[in-house]
Amino acid sequence: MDSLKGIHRQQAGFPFPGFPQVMEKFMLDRYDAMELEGKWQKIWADTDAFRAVDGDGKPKYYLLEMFPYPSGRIHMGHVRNYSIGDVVARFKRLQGYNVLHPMGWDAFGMPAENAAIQHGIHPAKWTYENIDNMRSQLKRMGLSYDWKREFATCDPDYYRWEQLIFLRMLEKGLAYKKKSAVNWCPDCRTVLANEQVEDGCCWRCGSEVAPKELEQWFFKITEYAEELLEDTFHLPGWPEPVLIMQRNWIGRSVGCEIDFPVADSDRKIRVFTTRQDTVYGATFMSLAPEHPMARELTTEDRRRAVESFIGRVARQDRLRRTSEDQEKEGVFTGSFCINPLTGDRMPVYLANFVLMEYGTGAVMAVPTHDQRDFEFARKYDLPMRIVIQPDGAPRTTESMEEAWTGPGMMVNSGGFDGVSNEEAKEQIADFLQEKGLGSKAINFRLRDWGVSRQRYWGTPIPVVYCDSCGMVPVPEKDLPVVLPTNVELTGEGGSPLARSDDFLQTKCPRCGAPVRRESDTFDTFVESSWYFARYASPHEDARPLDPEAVAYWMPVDQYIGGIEHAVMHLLYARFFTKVLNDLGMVNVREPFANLLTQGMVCMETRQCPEHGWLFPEDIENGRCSVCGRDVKVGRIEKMSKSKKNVVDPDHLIERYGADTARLFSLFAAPPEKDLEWNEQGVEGCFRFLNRVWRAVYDNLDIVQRGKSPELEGPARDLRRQVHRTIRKVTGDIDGRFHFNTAIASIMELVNAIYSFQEKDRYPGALREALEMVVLLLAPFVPHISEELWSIMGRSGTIAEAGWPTWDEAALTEEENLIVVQVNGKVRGKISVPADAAEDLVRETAMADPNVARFMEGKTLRKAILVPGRLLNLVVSG
RNA sequence: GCGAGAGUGGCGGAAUUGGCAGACGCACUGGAUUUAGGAUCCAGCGGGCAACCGUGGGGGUUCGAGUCCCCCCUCUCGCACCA
Repeated sequence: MDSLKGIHRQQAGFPFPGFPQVMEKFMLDRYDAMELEGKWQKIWADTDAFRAVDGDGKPKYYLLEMFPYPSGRIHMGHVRNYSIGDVVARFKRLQGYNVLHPMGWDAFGMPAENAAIQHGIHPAKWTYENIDNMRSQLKRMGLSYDWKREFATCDPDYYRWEQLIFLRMLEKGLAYKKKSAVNWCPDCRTVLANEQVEDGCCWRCGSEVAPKELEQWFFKITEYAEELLEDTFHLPGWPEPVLIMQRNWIGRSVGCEIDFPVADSDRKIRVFTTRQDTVYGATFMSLAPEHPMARELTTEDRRRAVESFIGRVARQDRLRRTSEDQEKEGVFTGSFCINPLTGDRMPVYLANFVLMEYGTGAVMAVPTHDQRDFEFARKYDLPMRIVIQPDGAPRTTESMEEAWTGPGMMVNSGGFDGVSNEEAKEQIADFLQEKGLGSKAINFRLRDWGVSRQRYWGTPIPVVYCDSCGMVPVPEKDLPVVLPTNVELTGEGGSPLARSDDFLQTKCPRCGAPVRRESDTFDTFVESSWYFARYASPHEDARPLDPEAVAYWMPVDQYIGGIEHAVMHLLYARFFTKVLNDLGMVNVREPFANLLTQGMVCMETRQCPEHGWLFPEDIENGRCSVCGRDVKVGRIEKMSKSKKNVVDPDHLIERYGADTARLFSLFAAPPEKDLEWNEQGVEGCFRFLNRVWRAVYDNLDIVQRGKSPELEGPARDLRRQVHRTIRKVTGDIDGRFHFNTAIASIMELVNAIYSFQEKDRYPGALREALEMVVLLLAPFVPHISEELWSIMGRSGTIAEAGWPTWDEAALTEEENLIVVQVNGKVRGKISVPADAAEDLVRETAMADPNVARFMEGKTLRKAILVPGRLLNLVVSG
């Protein structure tokens, strides 16, 4: 039987699907990934194997991967993301958790609209077809989702509840309208997203983009700024870099607001500063060109210069104005204000680098201690006054070549001279407050979240505008405000909804008069800010969320996705969770207990001198398949269609099967690092699965003979490695996510099985080893594992077997291998009984001939023993 | 410029607490089997003839450093006039 199997294998085991198989009748034991993967996927679907049931007595575990945008096809980034998630989901399930592992679609957004404009397909049709296609791709990967909870954010059943949440936010004052600038293409007469602006010009028609002020909707995320910041210090399960990025984004700074009286007037200019220690050095004032007092303070003789400056800055788009080393420019208004501490007159300038959105839009300029102010003062020949002197070389305004922004002693600062500037910060803040000249203040870099989009394919904002009642929210009973389907999409002439009379015209819910609907839709980040909670009760049809289900499942225990969402998505989701908590809809204030940010999938780029970037399949033996020229290999970069360094998951799965695709994306790198795709590495993983397959098949009859593992001699050694591997794999998966080392240790165990010499004598040990290999592999490569498990004659599924535990007793060793060092260099290795006393270890070590050679003629000074591992003999002389 | 992360064989990577550097895989080399090998199995595989030398470079702490401390270099990512 055994030898016959061997023959079959040689003739039929040629492991390249697609190559002709000569001897079909002997194919029984071949690893046919396609066939067995289809078989098990059907079994899982038929038995509803991954259904999550609320509150079934087991501890809950909510595992979520960031849901995809339905672009049409999955890419390797998805394969990686969902393979990682599926390992954890399956592992936790085997460990006995009640696992929620859902999937859905982030289905609103511009690509659907672009497809409509370019190909005349309706965004809904395009989106739902893409979803169908991607769903079947994901199913072919064997991912353990509860598909019964699937939804798309463009389903009216989803966005109606988003509209309701919006109404509640409106009531609480968390949603409001204000004027704000958008990118406007005057030729297309439409609003452009930041990514549609290329070099300050419209991506479609190339005309210059100008900012345009529109009334827009905002969410008051700034009201939660303090808590969003504070809670970053209470998220131990998040990667530190992500938390730091969020903190920087929120950008809390502590300082003062100070009023500067305008000379010969009763007006005041309020500034925000974090450097109140430098007030005595403030010699002029800089206002943002948009500052409300800018024109008011302009004297008649300065009017023309000021107007032309304001006009020039206004024409610069935001991207350009807030980028690079933009030349610092300004204009004098003709007015002066008074430094409240020195009483000096300070000229008031407008400056292009002062932003209206930050602080008060006015900056007290201290050229000696702020580099921007320094450059500005030099350019316009403005006065300077040093108020902080560092130790050592005292500076003068004449000799300064740049501002001194470091610490030092206060000078020229009245009563504060002689103290350190750090102390002066406190003292001057208190002083200003006492005198009523200013107050301590905290400022955030974070701005309110602008959610208006002048687009069609998004959630309609449920309000109407009535001539007599003003802005009126759509009543709850009239939700959802459904996107109309009969809308013309041309890409020109503003928002498509704004041109759809059918949609726009309705009656005022308050007075019945004809009114216009809001034509803006939400930023698609709004949908992804609460979808994770919706999965707890995806079919709830009376309210956004079923509080009981949410209380059971939330928070997400483990969230997994790309690092590119470190700030925006994750911050908005945290904000929404706090809002929903305040609205009584969810029970937590933070949505994600643990976060794993996975790296990108990268691949070598290749170029043909004639045909440019080449797909991997356009290359034959290092030459371009079209023209035969040598292919130039470029750097390794993130997979992207534009560089053609992509691998199609479908082809990969067709050729090797889902298990191999999953295994490679888990084995090639730890999840948080970038993964370099490499075809030969994939082959290696495929080879390994074949090796596992044969290890089971070639030993089937022995396995069936084995009962419980034998405990002596080689059996004991094999068993020790089996249980070590169980411990290693468990520890590597659980919390550590080091799937690559977990898989490596299983490979080692398989190698040990191959070199195990006494299979016939110890069938029980062999059987245990093979069974454990299969069980430990189950979260990574579920199809082949289920198949082998059933072949080995075990009753029940792997799910019923559960995750294995290791036997401490099996791990113990009678003998320890001790590394012997002399003066820190390895000179020998000895084997001693596990319970050997230090004296015995030392004697044994010094008896080792090589160790003795290095100790000859020397005096032993010290011996350091690390029990069970190492002995270092320190000698001298 | 600021903030974060990373530099280990030909390559991807391992070393969880300061204790045998290079696990595992790829590539490569040799052998076995074979009509054949792009399959499979076995063996080898950091450098050096050696003593020894080796974790980006230079110092330091320690019995012992890839790991801790200081300085420097390179790369990647994020933010970028934030007062």
